[in-house]
Amino acid sequence: MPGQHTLDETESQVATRLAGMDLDFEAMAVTANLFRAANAARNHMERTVLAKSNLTWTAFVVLWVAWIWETAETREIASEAGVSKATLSGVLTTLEGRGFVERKRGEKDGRLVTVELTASGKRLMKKLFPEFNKAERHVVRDLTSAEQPVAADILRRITQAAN
Amino acid sequence: MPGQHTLDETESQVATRLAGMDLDFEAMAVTANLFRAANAARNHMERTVLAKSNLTWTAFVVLWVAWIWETAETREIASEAGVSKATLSGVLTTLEGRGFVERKRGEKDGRLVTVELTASGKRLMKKLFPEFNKAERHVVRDLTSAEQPVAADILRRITQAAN
DNA sequence: TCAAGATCGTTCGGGTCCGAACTATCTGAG
DNA sequence: CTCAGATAGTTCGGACCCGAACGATCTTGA
Repeated sequence: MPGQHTLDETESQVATRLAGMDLDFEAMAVTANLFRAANAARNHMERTVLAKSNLTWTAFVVLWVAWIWETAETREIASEAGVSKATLSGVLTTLEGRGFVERKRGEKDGRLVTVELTASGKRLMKKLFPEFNKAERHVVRDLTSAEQPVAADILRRITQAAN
Repeated sequence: MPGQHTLDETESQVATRLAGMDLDFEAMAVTANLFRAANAARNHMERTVLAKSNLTWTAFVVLWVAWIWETAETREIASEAGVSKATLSGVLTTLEGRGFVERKRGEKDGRLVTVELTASGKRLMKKLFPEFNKAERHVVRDLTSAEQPVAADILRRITQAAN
């Protein structure tokens, strides 16, 4: 495979190229691998689980949040899904068009919009989520059962530090 | 802050809502926090470092790869940056328009295109990368120096398992 | 030698993605 | 009671994002 670098080659090239600069290479390695891992995992999920239902990653996450919370307000979903409210607005329009969710204007507070899965949306998640979880299990399969809680904890602390 | 859930509330709601289903909750916690952490870190970098140079995340990563490898082929950059070649093509057009990179058609192999930073692109990276690294240090500041290599290693193994 | 196949980067269509500006609604200090 | 400010969701413009289709180029096996 010409033109492909292994992870080791890349990290060694980084070390050489940036030698002498006053940098925190440990921190660099953590974040670089954080983005690589998230990206690889996301691509894996999209290909193996989401593609067959013609769902994008974000659309699935939005469905997931609404599913977990039974009914959720727009700003909650945006925050949990990690997208802006502008993005969510478009995604919800797509999902509403496909009949997976319903928007309802808040009765008490006329500014709010709550989102609820339709019967079709619930059926989809009930079928899809176990498959998604299998893929989750797949990407962490090389971590021992002792390492997994450690990993989750470390990632939680990174999340907090970045906010 | 009405309508905001803490991380704990979310994880507990997940446990309640999905109780009884045959799922791997440990794996779920790892991947959920993986995406949360990557997202939070990325948003933090974009706001604190990239926004002032009017650079998107992907544009910065592309510049970074080309910078590290001095000169790189398109497919390498796409692979390292974690985007499709279709996406990269557009990003390169943007970066070329702003004068940060140059495309050169391969001389030996006429199908290839190599990418090189212009003087302006190199200046930008030389200024920006140390600031970026400070932000990297910031997001891992709650990890001990013993934990950081552990985190990098765990993330590397997740990356490998997802490929 | 020379076509069949592989490989490369671009283009295209449709779906995110975001900040800023906007409309609608609610709140509260006076 | 009122209207200035806060807050919610949508719209808009421009950039990213991908799979599929495409044209150009290289490779290779009969």
